[in-house]
Amino acid sequence: MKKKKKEVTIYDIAEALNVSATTVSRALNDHFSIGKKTTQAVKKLAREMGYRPNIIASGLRKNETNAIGVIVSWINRPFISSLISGIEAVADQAGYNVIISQSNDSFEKEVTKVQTLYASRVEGLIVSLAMDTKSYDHFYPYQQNNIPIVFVDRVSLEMETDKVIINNFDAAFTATEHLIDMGCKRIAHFAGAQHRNIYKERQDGYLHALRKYNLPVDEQLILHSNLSMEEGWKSTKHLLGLSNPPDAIFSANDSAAVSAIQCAKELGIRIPEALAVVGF
Amino acid sequence: MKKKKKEVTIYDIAEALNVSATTVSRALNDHFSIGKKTTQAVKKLAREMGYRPNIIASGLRKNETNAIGVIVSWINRPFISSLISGIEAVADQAGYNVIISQSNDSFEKEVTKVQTLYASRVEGLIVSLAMDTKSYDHFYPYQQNNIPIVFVDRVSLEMETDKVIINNFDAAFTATEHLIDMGCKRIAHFAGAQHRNIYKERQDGYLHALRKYNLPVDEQLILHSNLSMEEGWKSTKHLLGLSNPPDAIFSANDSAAVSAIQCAKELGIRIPEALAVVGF
DNA sequence: ATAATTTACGCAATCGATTGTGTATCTTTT
DNA sequence: AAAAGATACACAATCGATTGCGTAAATTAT
Repeated sequence: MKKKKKEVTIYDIAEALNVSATTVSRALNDHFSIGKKTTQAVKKLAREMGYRPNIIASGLRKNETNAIGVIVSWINRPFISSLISGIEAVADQAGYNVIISQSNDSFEKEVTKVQTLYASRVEGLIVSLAMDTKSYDHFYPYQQNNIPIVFVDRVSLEMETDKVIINNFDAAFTATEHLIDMGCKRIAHFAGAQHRNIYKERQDGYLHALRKYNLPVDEQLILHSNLSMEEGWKSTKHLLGLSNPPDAIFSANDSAAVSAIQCAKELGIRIPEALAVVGF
Repeated sequence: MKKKKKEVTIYDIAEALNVSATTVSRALNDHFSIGKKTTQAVKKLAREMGYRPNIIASGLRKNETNAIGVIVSWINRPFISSLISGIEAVADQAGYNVIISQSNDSFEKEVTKVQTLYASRVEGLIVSLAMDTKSYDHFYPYQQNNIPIVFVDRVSLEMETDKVIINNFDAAFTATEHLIDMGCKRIAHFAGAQHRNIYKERQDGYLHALRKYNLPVDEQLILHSNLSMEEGWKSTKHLLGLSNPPDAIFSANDSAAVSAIQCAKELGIRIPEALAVVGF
């Protein structure tokens, strides 16, 4: 019966080599005060004995975890997974582990995850906020402890932290402008929650394009929702049922745009001839 | 100037309450031997002082990390990201953190990542092997230490571990059968590395379907590659240039299938009339 | 050859929480 | 009321590595 074979520690190595644990520790870390041959011997034996440093003990002493936390709404979204992919690559190079967690776009879950990662003592946090997050108290402990937070994409404009964002305004403006160039006159907009910066900026870009080209802004054509597939479908159906339906839709995200296309096709509307659709 | 404000420890709480650290520790963990009121007092003060348990210290003593590692080729792939999403959800519920890392489909990177996670003392490992992994020595330390490994999707048939796989054979058979039902007679196959179980099984399913319906197996139509977009494109071009081109392609993955469609379209081939394409 | 350095290591405390063992105070039993 | 059992808590060792400080031995300088 194999019991838990004790793991090799620096003490085991020290004993076998008749030196102190201090020496072993220093040798393994290439400390200058340890002789060349001693260092060699220690490393060699360590390898032979299958030693693996206990980073828990080390972490306790040095007070570090080498871990950073990432909180996103959903991992399985093209944009997000690419983001995480990039984060992992960079973090790995810097010697950090990446702990991921998802908020499922729920504020409550976000709070819990933020706390969990705090308890896990991550040394940094990367966050894309949940759709309905409006309060930021859960980040307070991080600030108190000087743990850096970086917001990505869906950021908090109120908090003073680093942020990674794209120019939503310009991009939305360009997209809308494109539709106008194509000859569209009545362009609808699937808008998201306006307290979330990216959706506000996208709507602003949309509005700015309409104004620049002297197109009337029809409130009827601006539909606010959570931009889910379902909502996109319903919104599309609603728009196409109007007496004066739009000839284009600029959606603040892709999901809603996709379902708009599906819905339109089902209704026999030709795309993009009768209805042009652009998703952010 | 704000220096690193020392964090609150159980000793601080103990001192403030005139009890021992033992009592504080036990109170926080609802140990039965601690009086009701003492427990209450400890918890209350802990909250007020902004105490957060040092899981590093705890982990050292209890020899646990509450972390599991996940190694995949690329995170930003639909299937993989959904997989990770699921893993995170389950792990979180069980109180585990998920550390992700990607091998970029490189054997060398996989080895490094496996070692890194081992050093990080993950308590379990979930792996989807790199495309060219044929040796499994890097997993040896895990086995020595009884650290469970679970292979997903791209598994090692040689190792005795838990595995999560789908029935590639049946699925491939069904897909091919479908093409046959549609009237296709010359069905090509974009095959992957045959030492990777999933690709072997998919090819076997394909072959089995051909045989069942008495279609000839034309080696010319079975193209082995890494199934990248580029390879898919090249393979398609090659096939369509044959004197006797196929009327369908069953690709062992989606990427190659997508590029096949793009390539065909560019060449003016109608899909699916002239060329039906199915991607796994 | 003796003093002044340098080299190579060891001692012991420390990081914060956990836990086996011991003990004073209380309660219950007879 | 004395013996026996609970109750509530403290002591001190432990987990494994790190590090400031101290020192014997080896080397160089005078």
